[in-house]
Amino acid sequence: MSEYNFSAIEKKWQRHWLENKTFKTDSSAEGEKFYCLDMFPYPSGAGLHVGHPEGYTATDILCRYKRMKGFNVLHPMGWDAFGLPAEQYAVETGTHPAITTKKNVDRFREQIRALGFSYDWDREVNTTDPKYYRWTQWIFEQLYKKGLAYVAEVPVNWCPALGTVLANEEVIDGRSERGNHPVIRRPMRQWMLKITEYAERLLKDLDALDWPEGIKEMQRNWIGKSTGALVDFGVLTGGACADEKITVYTTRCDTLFGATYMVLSPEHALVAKWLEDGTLKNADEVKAYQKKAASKSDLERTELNKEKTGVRLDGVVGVNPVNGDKLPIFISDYVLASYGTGAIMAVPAHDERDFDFAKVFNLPIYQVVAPAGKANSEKSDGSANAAPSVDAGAKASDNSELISRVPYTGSEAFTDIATGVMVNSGFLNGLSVEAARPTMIKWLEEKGVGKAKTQYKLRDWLFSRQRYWGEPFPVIHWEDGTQSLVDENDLPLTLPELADYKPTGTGEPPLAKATDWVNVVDPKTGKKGVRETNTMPQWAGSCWYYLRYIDPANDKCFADPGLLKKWLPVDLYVGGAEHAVLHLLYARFWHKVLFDLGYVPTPEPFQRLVNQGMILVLFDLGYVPTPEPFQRLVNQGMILGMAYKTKRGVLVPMDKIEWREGKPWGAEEGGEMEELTEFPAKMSKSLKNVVNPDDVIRDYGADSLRLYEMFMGPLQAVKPWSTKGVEGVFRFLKRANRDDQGRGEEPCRYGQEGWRRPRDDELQHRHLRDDGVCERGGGVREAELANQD
RNA sequence: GCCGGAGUGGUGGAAUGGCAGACGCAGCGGACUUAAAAUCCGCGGCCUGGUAAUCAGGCGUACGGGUUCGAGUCCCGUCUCCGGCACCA
Repeated sequence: MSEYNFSAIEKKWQRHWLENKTFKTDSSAEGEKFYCLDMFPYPSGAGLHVGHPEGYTATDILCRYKRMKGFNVLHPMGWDAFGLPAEQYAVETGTHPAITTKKNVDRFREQIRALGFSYDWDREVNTTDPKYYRWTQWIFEQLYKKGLAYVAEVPVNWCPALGTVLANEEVIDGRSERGNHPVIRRPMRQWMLKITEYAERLLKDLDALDWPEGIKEMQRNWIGKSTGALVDFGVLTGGACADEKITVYTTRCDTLFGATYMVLSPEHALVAKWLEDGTLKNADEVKAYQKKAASKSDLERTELNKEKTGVRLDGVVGVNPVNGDKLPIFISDYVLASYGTGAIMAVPAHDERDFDFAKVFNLPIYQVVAPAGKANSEKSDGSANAAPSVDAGAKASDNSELISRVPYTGSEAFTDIATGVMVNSGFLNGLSVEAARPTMIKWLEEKGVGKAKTQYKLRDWLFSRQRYWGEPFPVIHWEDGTQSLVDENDLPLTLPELADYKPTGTGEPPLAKATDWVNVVDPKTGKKGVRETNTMPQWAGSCWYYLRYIDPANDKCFADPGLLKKWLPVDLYVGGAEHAVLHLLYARFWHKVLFDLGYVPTPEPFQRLVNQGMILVLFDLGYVPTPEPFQRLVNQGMILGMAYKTKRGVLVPMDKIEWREGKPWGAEEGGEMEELTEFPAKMSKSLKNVVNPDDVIRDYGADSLRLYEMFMGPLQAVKPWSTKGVEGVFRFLKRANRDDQGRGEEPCRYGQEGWRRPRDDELQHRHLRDDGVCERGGGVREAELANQD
């Protein structure tokens, strides 16, 4: 019988590969090295979904191809197994996260093996294994010793529902990325990593990487470099010159002559000082505003975007260093404490935000930049422009006739820096915006009231979590106020067993309950101390796992330097674009630190990166009562799969649909049959419409699944899942298999008895198949094309 | 608003500047079958004319221009969609 018994074929070979370690990588083997990395999965309780095998299949095909071409291929797999879901599950069910994690890992391993990938299973890593996180802790100690890890009392994103703080990157529109819970700002004691110290290199080194332009651009935006100037403004309190000055950061120092007021962030240190020493006459009003701003979540702050709010500081006045103008000072939450100096000069004529604020508070708006060609005609005094020069500017008081305060009458701020020409700005008049900036900076530096300054949006990385299921910090706080690291030889510092790992709700980590573990006594001096009870975030383990694959069993160091030299950098890294700024930026940061310390031979970890897209799916399971989100999906053009609903918008599961003349018919529960409307749906757990690879493998085999995944379209694109498409591929494999089996006859090779010339239709199929093997598989081919020199 | 990517049949998608629509799905016609399923063969951008079928002509890669012997592909402009960022001074 020539039936395509995929199950027997696949099981046979998978067992063979496993038993013979067919895909074991020998680092000393001949051949040019090729390190091909998949983003390792978080082993969730839901098991693998059809999105996982997509990237894995693409890399797997490439790896097999490379092996056949004689490359020595490193192709490993592992588990990113610390993290919130296992712990949430533990809290809900009382099952220890270690047990849940082991169960999930076992299931994931089994599922991935059933797909027949050519991983070297001897290199499997697990971030929750003490033998692994020993080195995560060790790397943290190197960061600490290099001065890149510190504790700070900082306003953090506190999520009451999760009972932990989150990194800025994990908060989206004021809600937690995981679970979509509200997040508020609250000052807390936290571990921070000085990623800002690497901002410039993280930015610059992007240029040489072979990554999708979009990802690189996202990282550039996240790092957010800007060049501008710090400018010192004088301060008058009660009409007298005060000791203080206000330093502002601006990228538009060319518009300094147009400043009409100043704004401090509500958290600015000077505001607190003035409140304390009684300088402010409207202290109650100011305090009330500070309180309001502090209690606002980020979401509320952004929602209030449209309407600017603020309070004038009564009793203090700023002094513009270029023209001596006295400027009112406000506090407003549109100025962020955490960026620049937390203070700005406001030039409402040439900045949209300042313009909006000035309109609300009825402040003057003066023009200092005009569209090209209009610079002369719009001068209010009609006098010709004197030739501007720095010398003239140096005597600002002498050329005051060139500094006129001309009200700006436009309906919105004029911000065109490409064509703008300076007006009403003394020594800058007639210059382009571009030319005015260095001129102004030079003037500021000569006067000692300012200097050029580069700023980054990137903040230090908030590295601690108030949770149980993560790497403990190898740090002890002693009773005398000192702090020390756990000796490297005593690592790993293992997680204590805990009966109760619920969040405390107060922000104190669950580890504080493990009193035996927390309290330590120095055996030499008898000094008492307590262990750090925060744990590391999930990103820690994934920051360096690609290094451990290279030498996974080493217990002397995280990986042998010689082997690192042989295998780094990763030649191809495939994974979801959702990690564009989180994992990929953090991993690059750690890698650069290790590079600086001489532990890794390359400044960048991942030379080539390909992002797989998302897989959309037919809505074919479950019942969701609200159709609105789906309708929006339609409007957004994500029409790639079909789901079915009645006229009232009630969804009808696929198995309840009757097909009448090619049209879908169904009924609401207890309702009448009617023709249904089809519309698309995105695959998600909450919709209960996730396609399970196990089912696909059971019905069609791993080869069908893999071939279909490659056949759906470009790896990078968002694609629809279609079970019909799998069937098409399955038939194709059946035909191919039957051809090889001699179409219902026993396999028979050329020259053997019984051989006959294949009929034309058989040849056609065979050619078709070979053509398919060579030509198709969009993602692989793209990866491969990118790979051919 | 800013940045990045993409628009090709009913549908998922192919095409170093050189026959647009490979291959799959859905569809239609046929073979096999008592029948159905499965399987196999064939057809298939749109319009017009003709037709059992073959065929002939025209229009076609979001829209408007351009470069070229030749454009889905390159250039300029417009629109739409997707993704990311967004009070960052």
